[in-house]
Amino acid sequence: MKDLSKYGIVSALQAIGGKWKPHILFILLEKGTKRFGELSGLMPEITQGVLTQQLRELEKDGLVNRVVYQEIPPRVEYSLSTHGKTLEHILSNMCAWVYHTGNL
Amino acid sequence: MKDLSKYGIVSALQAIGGKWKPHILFILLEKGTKRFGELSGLMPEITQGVLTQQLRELEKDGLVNRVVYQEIPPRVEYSLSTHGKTLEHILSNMCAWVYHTGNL
DNA sequence: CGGAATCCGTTTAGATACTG
DNA sequence: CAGTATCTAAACGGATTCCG
Repeated sequence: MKDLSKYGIVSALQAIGGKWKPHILFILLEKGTKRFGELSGLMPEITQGVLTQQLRELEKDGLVNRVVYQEIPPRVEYSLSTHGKTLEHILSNMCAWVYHTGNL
Repeated sequence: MKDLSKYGIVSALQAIGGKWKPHILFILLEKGTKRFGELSGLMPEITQGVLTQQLRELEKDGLVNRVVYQEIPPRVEYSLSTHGKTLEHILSNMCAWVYHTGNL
């Protein structure tokens, strides 16, 4: 546990710390590639506008891949990038922690 | 990895997910009990107002203990609660992840 | 003096409606 | 279907003020 902690954890949170980002990442980790509508259905609490925005930020940070198929109807698929997959431990730990605490 | 993940991670984020909360928790974990001024000095990026607010929320969620000494000058000490200490793995993993990615 | 409350501007998130 | 547009509400940031 080094003293990069000071800024390390800050910058980690900038990538992960959007209000819904861990949830999005967790779903992509658990269930693999998903299209926009599926994600939206799996997280009905998030409005489309916010979902779009959070996905774009995750894409910008290199954690998710976004693939657009130029079809009618349109199709856009999201998946974890290699980099995003390195978050697996963190995400499952967070999940385990909640389970342990019992606050649902 | 169970399907409580759906809401589990959401509620975890409500407790941990304030913009500065992981940073605060990490410092308290690493360095033990700290008074307000020390925390403020260790995190100069956070304004006092926001720091106060985040600490109060952490207290409300049972993750930190807040002890007020009725003295002149006043003294307020913060420390991780037992519950807060269960976050250790998550926090150090987050730190390790940033180190691994190299994005500072 | 340390810790925090207040006022106010900016940034981020939520709700709803609408379009290529 | 997968967004954008718009508007409102909540969270954050900066400075100042307050109180024991």
